[in-house]
Amino acid sequence: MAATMREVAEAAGVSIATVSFVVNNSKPVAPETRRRIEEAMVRLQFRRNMVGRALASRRTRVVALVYPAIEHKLGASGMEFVTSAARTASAAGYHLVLWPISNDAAELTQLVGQGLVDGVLLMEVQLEDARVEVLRATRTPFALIGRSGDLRDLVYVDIDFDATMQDAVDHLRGLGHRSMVMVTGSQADASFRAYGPYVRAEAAFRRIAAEQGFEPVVLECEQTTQSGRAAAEQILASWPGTTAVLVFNEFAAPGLLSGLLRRGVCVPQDVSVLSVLTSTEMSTSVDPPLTAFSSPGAELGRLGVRALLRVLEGEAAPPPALLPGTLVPGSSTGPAPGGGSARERHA
Amino acid sequence: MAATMREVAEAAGVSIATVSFVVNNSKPVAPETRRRIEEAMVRLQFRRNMVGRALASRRTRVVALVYPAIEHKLGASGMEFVTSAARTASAAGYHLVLWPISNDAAELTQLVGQGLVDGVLLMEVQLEDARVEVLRATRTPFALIGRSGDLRDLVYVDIDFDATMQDAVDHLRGLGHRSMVMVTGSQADASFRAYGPYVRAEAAFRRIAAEQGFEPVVLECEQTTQSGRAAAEQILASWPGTTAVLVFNEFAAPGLLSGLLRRGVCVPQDVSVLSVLTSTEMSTSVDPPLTAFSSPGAELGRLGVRALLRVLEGEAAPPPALLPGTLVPGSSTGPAPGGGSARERHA
DNA sequence: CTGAAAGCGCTTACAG
DNA sequence: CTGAAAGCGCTTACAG
Repeated sequence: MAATMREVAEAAGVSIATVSFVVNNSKPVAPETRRRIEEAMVRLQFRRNMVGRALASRRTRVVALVYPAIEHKLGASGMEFVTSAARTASAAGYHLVLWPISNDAAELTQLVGQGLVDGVLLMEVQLEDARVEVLRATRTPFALIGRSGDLRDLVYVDIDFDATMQDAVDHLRGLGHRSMVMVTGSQADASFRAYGPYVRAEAAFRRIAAEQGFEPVVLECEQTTQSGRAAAEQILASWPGTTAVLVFNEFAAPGLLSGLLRRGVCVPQDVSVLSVLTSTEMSTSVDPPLTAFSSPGAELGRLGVRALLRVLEGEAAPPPALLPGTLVPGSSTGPAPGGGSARERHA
Repeated sequence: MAATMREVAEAAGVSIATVSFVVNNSKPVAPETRRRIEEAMVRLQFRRNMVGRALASRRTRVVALVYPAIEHKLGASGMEFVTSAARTASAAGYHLVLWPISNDAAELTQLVGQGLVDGVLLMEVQLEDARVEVLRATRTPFALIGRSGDLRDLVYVDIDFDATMQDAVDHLRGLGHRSMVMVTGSQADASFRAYGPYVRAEAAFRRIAAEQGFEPVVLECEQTTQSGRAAAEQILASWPGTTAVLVFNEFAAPGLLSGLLRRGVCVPQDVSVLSVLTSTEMSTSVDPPLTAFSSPGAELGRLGVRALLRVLEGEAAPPPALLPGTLVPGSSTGPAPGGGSARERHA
């Protein structure tokens, strides 16, 4: 169906090298010659074959998105992330393949060995990650979404947990809440042990609490509605004076909210709930809609691919990008009860 | 790094053809020769290069998943679907690339012209779909997730809307509800006009209503919480006797529920809400958790890829598969008010 | 500015 | 059972 370069060359009465030069615009070609070639390309419906090009140039222009197959919930914004990554690749003339694989090194080794991809975008990085070692050992160019423990020579983009947590705490402090409880994800699960986001968000919270002089209470909880509800119970039982809860656990947040409401606690009149790094779908599906800092999913996908492509093109590795979440107003946060707001801020 | 076939051949003292025969197990090879070759492959860490293979065999073993970039919400189960598709492809030795593209023909034409993929899995098919025409014209093997209007010679898998709606209605009838209101997605949006799922689900509902002798009330509503809430208002205002609502609109369902609750309507005591083709994340995030028929996302991805691969392998096109949703019990449905349940069923 | 030629890493008739 | 050779569709020094 589609014509080859050879056919175009014959039709235009030139060598295939010259056709290649105009297709890639890689060498000067006489105007008249170029015209003949372009005419032939259009007439014969020439489309450059990526496989031939890949073999000859040793660059496939395909990159892989590697993530854990047992998707512990990429969150509701998973598709948004992935789509944004694919479109960014596409705009640069690349393709994105999906490699949802186990966390161990064997499968990744096998896949990169096939020579299909020029580079890898690695997600859900653990602090010690066998996959990073595979990529290093095989000299596969790669970039990370997230960060491992050892950042030497790593190209990555990640969420700015410090900034996001700071913004979140500030939001609640601004409403007059003097202290707050943080609900985070469970690290009991082996695959979440030392899961970067939880570790970093909690560390940020503790640091900020120390700076602002309140006692940091941190509650771990699984990523389910049920666990969120249990967390609500525990907060009411163990820290009855709580006026604000900061949740970094998208799938527990709805349960936390309904757990409070079921106990007759009014949100936000009695207790404010602020959800951090949550999809808009989740925030708006509950009642009252959650005030939240939305996850910069699409932006991470875009920047992650961009960073990887820059490595592939041999340009200077881009500096690590850290993106904060963006406040999406809802109805689950409000002034601290007791009119403490104004007093607190001027104290 | 990775050895080539030529290097293996030299190390084993054979021709590269023979190496190819053992790698592909495509021709008989003497045991002793095979042993030498296998030893050399292991020693030199041979990994067959997919690009060379693709060029020579004219099969890339890459397939594309094509879906609308303006993702009108593949739903919360989007990642699950996509991951399942990628893993199914992987298990068969294929790779899955993501092509989130506009709905028009130009971009798809350009992409298939690159010769990167052996076939295409097409999603969100419209009743008249320019993309199907592109695939036909370019003789690109393809399979559909969903169905276009004209099914001649089409390989597809889809949700079984008839069976799912029947199950849903039966569930509510079994609880004593004599009639019900259906809330569906908005078809006002141009890109959703004649959107297969809405058309088919509504048709099934009307047919069943006629069979069972109740008046089918159908309400269109946008895919947002807000619209769901408005739908609740409208139901209470226009059809105050309603005891059961059947929602086929994942992102409106939470709003419908909270809209009822806000009006003091108890769910399920006063009104039952049954959500059809919804992700579990959504169903469980609201309070009360929704009784729902879950979307067979992962299964669709698996069967869709399988169907496409069968076409690629030149096997008989598999018969169209239609999958129903599965009932996931929640707390949003219950007996019809007025103790009608038992009476109704024996009447 | 253009072309002849080698080569990217494989597969596959064809011959023996 | 094995090998020599052509070829898949391109790119890229090299020469002129």
